[in-house]
Parts: sequence; C-alpha cells; structure tokens
Amino acid sequence: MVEDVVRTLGFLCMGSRLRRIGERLQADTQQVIDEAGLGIQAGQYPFLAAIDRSGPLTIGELAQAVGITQPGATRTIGQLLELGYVDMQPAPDDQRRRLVSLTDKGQDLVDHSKKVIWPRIAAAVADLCGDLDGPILEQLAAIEDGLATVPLARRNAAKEENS
Amino acid sequence: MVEDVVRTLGFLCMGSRLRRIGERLQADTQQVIDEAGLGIQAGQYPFLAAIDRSGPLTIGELAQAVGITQPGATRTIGQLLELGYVDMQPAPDDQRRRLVSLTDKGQDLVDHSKKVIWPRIAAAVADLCGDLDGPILEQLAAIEDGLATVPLARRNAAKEENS
DNA sequence: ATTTATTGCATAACATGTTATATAACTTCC
DNA sequence: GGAAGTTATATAACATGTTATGCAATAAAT
Repeated sequence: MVEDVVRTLGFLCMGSRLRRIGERLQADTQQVIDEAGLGIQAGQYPFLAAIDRSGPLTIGELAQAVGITQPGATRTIGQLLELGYVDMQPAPDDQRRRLVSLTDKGQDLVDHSKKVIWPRIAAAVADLCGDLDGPILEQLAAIEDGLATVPLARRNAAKEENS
Repeated sequence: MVEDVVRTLGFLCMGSRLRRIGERLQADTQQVIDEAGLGIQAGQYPFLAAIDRSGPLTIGELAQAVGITQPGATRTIGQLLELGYVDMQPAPDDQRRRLVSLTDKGQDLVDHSKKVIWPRIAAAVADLCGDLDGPILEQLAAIEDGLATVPLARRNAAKEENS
C-alpha cells in the first residue's frame, strides 16, 4: 500500500487534488449517462444547458458561460454540430459572431435530460457530498472515500431503496 | 455578462467545476513556481515529493501515490529523467520493475522547495481557502471568487504586509 | 474615407489526463 | 522444467484542456 501523496500534502497539492477528483466525478457521471443510453459526453452538457437557459449564444459567450477558453468552446461546439444537437449561424448584425442554437434534436435531448438524467446525477452527487460540512480538505477526503466505496452510478438505487 | 452555467447548475456540474478550479489553482501555482525561477512543472512536484517521502518507488507505485494511471506516471517520470531530477534502474530482484530515485540534483530541488516554495504555496492556498467552512458548493464559489479577486501569487505578499 | 486598431472565431501546437494493447519478466501448475 | 497465466512497464491512440497566432469583420482615428 502506497501513501497518497497528494492527499497527504494537503493545501500544497490542492490543484492536483481538485482536478483529480473532478476527473473521477466526471468519469462516474459519464457512466450514468452511458447507462441511460444517451449519446453525449458529460463535458458537452453544460453547453447545451447554457443555450437552453439563455437562448442562442455566440462561441465567446459559451466559452464564458462554461468557464473554458474560446478554442475549447469552438471544439466542443464543433462536436455538437456533428452530432446534430446544435446549429450555428453568423449573427445578422455582426458577421464575426456565430450564434449557436439548439436544434429540435438538441432541445429534445435537453428536455429529456432535464426530466430523467440531470435529476439523477444531481441526486447522486448530493448523496455523495450534499450533507458534508467543515474544512474543504476534510470534505475532499470524504468525497474521494465515498466515490471509492459507492460509485456515483450506484447512488440513486441506494437512495430509492430507503424510501 | 454571461451566466456561469457550471456554477448555476451546482451538483449537476460538480465534476466540471472541480476540474476547472483545479486547473486554475494549478496554473496559479505554476506562476509562483516560475517566479521563483525553478525549472519544474507543478504537476511534476508530487512525484518528487513521493520519492522524497518514501524512498525509491516503482512506476506503478508512483502512479498510485500520485493518483493517476500508470501511463501518465511513465510519461512524467520520463520528463523528470530528461530534466535530470530522477534516476531509474531495474529492481535487482525483479527486472520488470523500474525503481525511480532522486538524483542529487533532484534532492537539492526538493530540499530547496521544502524550504522556500512549498510553504509559500501552501500558505497562499490556505489563505485562499483555509478558513472556509460549510457546504462544498459555497466553499467552491468562495474559492473561485477569491482566485479572481487576488490570484494565488499575490497572496503571500499580502500576508507579509500585515506582519 | 482610408488607414489602423480591435474583436471574434478558427486553427495549430502543445500539455497531460485517459483506455487499450504489446512485450518482457516473473509465477504457477502440471 | 516448460506451457500458460500474470504482472510491470512502454507505447499508441484519443480526449480535452491550454497558449499562440492568423484572418476576416468591425470600430476608431485622422
């Protein structure tokens, strides 16, 4: 058994730690999405959600909304275009800007996700860390331990069993 | 001004959120390292720290210690070999395993880092989130806001000014 | 009005994580 | 003691983030 240095070093490795947990959480989330048979990546959802919430947005606005850089947004939107979930058109008043909107297929996916998948994911994550409190390092440890014990995809069933 | 969807969606986008914050924290950490004139990447430090703490480790043990997959460890150790901070030799009893140890240069870097850089980084991160408490989503919001207000690299100076 | 600066997006190059798989070295099991 | 399985590492292929930079469209300046 090897010591987990990143955990041991605490604040010093906070960046690595958060990234690592984020990656695991997102991988677990992906599993939930896949089990539901939806052909989409977890990282693409925030883009669809942003448009659903705010109406058509430009690439730059999407990058801001999702909190990544513009080239990253350009790439993900390219994927969503390929998948047929969004549509892109030059803004009428400014030919530089590209307005990205949901297609019917994209809106259907969002509507279905809102009903079926998003609540499930949010509930599973809430089950994992919703009741935590206290210093962040302790909460992160609890989250890592929790994920190792019961993966996210098993956390809805567990809740339902209790009802 | 565009709404931050990832923040708005809370638990639903927790994975993206943690990753995003981790990436920013690590970028800020890198800045501190660069300002100190050290030729090393933030993500390489945990490997050096792991060997420093536990003595020579194999690639697989390093991967475990740092919490990434083995190919990732292989690559980072390759970089550290190039940089001359570590040395790698087949284990005497098992030729498959490669024992990675610190070179003198690597040990010097670790010793210097322990004295000068690591406390600085840990203090800056502690300044950012050490006093936080409460639900994780609130703490994450505070961390993001805090980073946006005063980047990590400015957080030691600020502390020292008060003394 | 035409030059100059700025803005918005695309693209290239790179960083660093992942999964899948090949290969060599050890173990196991008749 | 040799065949078959297992383990440790390396490598390839891919995902998804970044920075740097080019180009076209717009805005600003003289």
